[in-house]
Amino acid sequence: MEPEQWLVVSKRVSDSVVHRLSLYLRVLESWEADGQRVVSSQELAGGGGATAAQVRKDLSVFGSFGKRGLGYSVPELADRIRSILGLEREWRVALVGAGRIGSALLEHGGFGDRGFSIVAVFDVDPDKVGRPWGGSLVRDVRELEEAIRDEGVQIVILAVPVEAVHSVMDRAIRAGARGVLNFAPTTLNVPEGVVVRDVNLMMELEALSFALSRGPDGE
Amino acid sequence: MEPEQWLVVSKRVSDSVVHRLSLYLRVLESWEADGQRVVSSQELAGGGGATAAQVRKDLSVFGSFGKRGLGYSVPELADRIRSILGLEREWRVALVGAGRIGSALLEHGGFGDRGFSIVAVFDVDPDKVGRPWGGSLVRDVRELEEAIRDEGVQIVILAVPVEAVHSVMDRAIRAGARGVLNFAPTTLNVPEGVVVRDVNLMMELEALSFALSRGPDGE
DNA sequence: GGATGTGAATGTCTTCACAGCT
DNA sequence: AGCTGTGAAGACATTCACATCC
Repeated sequence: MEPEQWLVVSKRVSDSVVHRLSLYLRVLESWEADGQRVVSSQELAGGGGATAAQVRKDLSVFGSFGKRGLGYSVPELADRIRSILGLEREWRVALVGAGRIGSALLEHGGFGDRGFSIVAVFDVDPDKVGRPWGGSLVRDVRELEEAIRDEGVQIVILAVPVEAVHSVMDRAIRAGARGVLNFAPTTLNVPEGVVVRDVNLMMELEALSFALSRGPDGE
Repeated sequence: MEPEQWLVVSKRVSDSVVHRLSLYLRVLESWEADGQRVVSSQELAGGGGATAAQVRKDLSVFGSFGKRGLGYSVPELADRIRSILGLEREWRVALVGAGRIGSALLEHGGFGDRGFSIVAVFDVDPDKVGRPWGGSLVRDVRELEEAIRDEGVQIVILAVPVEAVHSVMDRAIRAGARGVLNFAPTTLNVPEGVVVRDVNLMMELEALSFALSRGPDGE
């Protein structure tokens, strides 16, 4: 037999798979809290909107975590998914724009639990600068680069007006940020190696509008 | 030639297509404001993150709106897309949970412009009930069914704690709502004919975490 | 027996490439 | 010539079904 070689081609993982992993994790954590020890792909699928086969295929991308005939260990699988999603490390996050979106994030809560630490908050408004905000103080956005570097920020949340968002993002990236959560209703162009996720509430409402327009009595 | 019959099978339209239509509309509106009269699929594609062929395929699902050799009329195409998305009518929206998420929505603004009127706001907190909120008064959530019926609400925005969300939604649906924008981190089960969109910020951050973990220096 | 893990089949979405108008 | 509209090809994602192991 010949010696083999592996070139780990780390196959591309689709957004859908990642999205569902998050869902599975949420289900697992609620079952974990209920003291459930074991779960089947069938049961996992019920929680989110997936099928049993899909659960198994999704997980098989990353390895085989179950026992045939038995199912998956709840705590073990939860750990595995957390590890896959990169939730075992701390992510250092900066929020730019200390308006209501930022407050809503805080209210939503559960950030620290998942390893996302908001280590800096910025605003342009002199009235807001210097005020306390979730354990730290609001900084002037002019200090953005410096603070991102000093605090080792990897992810920036952009909750600024659409006119400002691109320049703020560019500055954040130059200072070292590699992940962007964008709330402004515009498409951002980013260099290689930077990841953007958009949250656009108007587009969600438009999707509802579309679906309702063609519904039973719509058309 | 024989007489023909059509059975309009209104083919299923994928979420991706609807999502991109929203993007195209956004691009078109900015070009419209700039006084641009005509646009090519190539140019439209540039604005969002699509290809020219994709733009054409997306539009072809609904008809053919361009002129060969020329391109698309900016105002006409914008109108067509607005019509496809159902944005020419008024949508009556209720917000349940007068917390910071709701305020963030207001701040985000531009609701009325797109035909979404927030006609009722609810909360459980007696301190909030009765207070002014964006032009109306916060109502007690116990009045939910009555108000949804009276106001002809079609869409509810659920910004309530995860424990409460399912029962609130069920009540809203029984009272006649058919679209749901859910901010609670849980998967909702809805009857036939009701449409749900989930907004889950933690899952967006998890997607960033995943992508960054396998990036250039990650793995 | 029971549930996983996975090739194969099916279904859906995207890209290609070119005929057909302007 | 230029750009749309669209079948056909290709890439990708989901579902099926069954061998495999506990």
